[in-house]
Amino acid sequence: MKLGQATIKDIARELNLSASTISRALKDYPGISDETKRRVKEVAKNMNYRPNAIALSLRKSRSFTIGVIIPEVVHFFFSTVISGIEDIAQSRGYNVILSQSNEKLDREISSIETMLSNQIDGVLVSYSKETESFDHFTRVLDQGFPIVFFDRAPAIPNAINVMVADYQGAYDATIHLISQGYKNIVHLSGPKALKISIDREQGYRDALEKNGISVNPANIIECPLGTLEEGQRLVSELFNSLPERPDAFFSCNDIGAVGAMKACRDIGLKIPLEVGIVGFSDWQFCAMLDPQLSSVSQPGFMMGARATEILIDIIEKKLDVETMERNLILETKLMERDSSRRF
Amino acid sequence: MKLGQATIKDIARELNLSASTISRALKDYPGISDETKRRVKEVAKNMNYRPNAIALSLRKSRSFTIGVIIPEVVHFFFSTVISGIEDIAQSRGYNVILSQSNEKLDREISSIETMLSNQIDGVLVSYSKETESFDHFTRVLDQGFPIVFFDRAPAIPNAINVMVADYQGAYDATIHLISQGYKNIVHLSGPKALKISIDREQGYRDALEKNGISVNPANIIECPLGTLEEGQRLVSELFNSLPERPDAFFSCNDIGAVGAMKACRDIGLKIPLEVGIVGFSDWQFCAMLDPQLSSVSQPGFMMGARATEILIDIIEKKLDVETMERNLILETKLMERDSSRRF
DNA sequence: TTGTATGCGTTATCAT
DNA sequence: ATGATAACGCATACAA
Repeated sequence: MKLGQATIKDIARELNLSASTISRALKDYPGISDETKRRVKEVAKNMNYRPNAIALSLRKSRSFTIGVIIPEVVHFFFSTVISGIEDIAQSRGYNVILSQSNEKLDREISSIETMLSNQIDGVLVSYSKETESFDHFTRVLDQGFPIVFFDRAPAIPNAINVMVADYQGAYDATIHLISQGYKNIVHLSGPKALKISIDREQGYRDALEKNGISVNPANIIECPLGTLEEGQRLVSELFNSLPERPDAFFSCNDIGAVGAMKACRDIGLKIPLEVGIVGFSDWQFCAMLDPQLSSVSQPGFMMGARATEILIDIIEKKLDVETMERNLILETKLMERDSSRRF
Repeated sequence: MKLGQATIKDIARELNLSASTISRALKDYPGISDETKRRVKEVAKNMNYRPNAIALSLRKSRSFTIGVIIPEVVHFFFSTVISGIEDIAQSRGYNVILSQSNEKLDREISSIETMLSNQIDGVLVSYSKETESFDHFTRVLDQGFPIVFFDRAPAIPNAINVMVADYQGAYDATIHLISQGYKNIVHLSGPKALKISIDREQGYRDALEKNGISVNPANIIECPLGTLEEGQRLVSELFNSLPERPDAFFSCNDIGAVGAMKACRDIGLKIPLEVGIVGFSDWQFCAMLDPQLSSVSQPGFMMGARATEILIDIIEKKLDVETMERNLILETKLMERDSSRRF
């Protein structure tokens, strides 16, 4: 019993053949006698031979591994995306190497460095909230290294992005609130550093204006943290400060919506009768709340899957980076539930 | 501008030195003149040199990569574990390669095969619900390959497991319900194939018996799916069929607890006044529900972190597999919230 | 202080 | 039909 894995050489020694013959026999190359193939495969099996992917990578300068850099794993939406990534990668014979930035720029940078060191074939990135300069990405992009961004699209010309229709989703949500007769709709917005926050806010604005409602700046509340407590606190403060009491909230995320829900309940407002609430992302728990929370559903799995398909197609040159469509926008779907349905 | 990455040879050529000198200079070996070191590092930087981790792996037969095989990524508890894994791995200089089995045995088997091919240094496993034979694990364990199991501990002698105190958590939850004066406590149990289900059920049983309450087999309802709908349906049926109406539910997972909550509400029962409910896992949404759901909190991040530390310690021979403690059990914590607090 | 040779596991190329 | 050799990028034992 030798320690470590059996190699081609071990098989060669066992059968008094050369390593090249073993290699060829194992891959059913023509010009190897059937008898030899049979014997080689038999011995390989007995020795529990397993090809060394590292050696292969070195030789081919290809690792069949893609990297994923993501802000957080413990996040319903992102974990869904990862699932989609992993699914496609696995079915196309690629490994997935995962790194979370925890929303930190320096971890993002060191992650991409390690991954490049590890000769990954391409990388999927959703950058951190701290990231404002994209040099660490352009540098590697300029070397012709494949990167596909998802969810958060950077300000890089020619970057390849897979996003959800944040604008449209926010627009739909706001229109829905208007159509339910809510008059004074507040938007809980996200960190301004993220394009998704800006797009969602714009969808909200346009929906109001399209309906002849002028946008009141005091009705847009930025929630940089995105926590429940923050949402609850900000909405409570709003109730005390705003002259005209809001009768609806469109939050850029579900957690904030729950915060708003609690704040409303704290002062005895009935949902959806007196206040309407809509979130964004359609996290699992939306349907568990009472009343069930309306939310804009984002196709996370699909996003991961499509981004991965695109990345691998680029790696395998089935897609031409020069001529391809560089922005893929996936549709959202408004899940109308009890928290915003009066009729 | 050459395509591909600069290598040690490129630097050597540039400086008219040998590759070995470059290698040594970059690693600050003694016996290289400071001047040479300086020049080498300068050129390395200019050429954007990045060591090829694949070549290193091949040479050292070590990849500094650990594999993670997990049933599902889109799962609050598991995603928390992954986060802990990733955190420690990153801080100790290891990559994480991720594969989800989707609770399928064949994917689990093929995942471990690919990972071994990729020369990972060790693997963290939470096996699938389908897995009943553990041959695919014992085979590699017997070769001396490091595996640490987490959450779901297999029936393998000498396996190294990191688990939560399922028995104790369930026991605590049940005692809590009893102490709140609930008399007829039903247990929604999990798939019998998982040890965690059995342990939780046993905790429930023992808590009752310790308090002189005999266990009514009709009060233990198996929920193999673990979905909200399943929980809701089974509890509704229970209300119609059981002679004596249950006044409390201890569910082996939070989703089932929400199902029970809905079923109670459907027939107008007040929580916690008329019915008490406790879940297991303390998912994020527990605190968002109304009433807030009591639940047994599992230290997911800690589990991932500890399992990874143990694995890496084994890999780096800081722990001796022969003599080490093979079972690490992490404590749970009962989060008492409104759904079960009458006093 | 630096260079040469060798090998990690595999395969493509060029023999035989 | 099979074998010998070189190469992928790097580190190290041994030479000089």
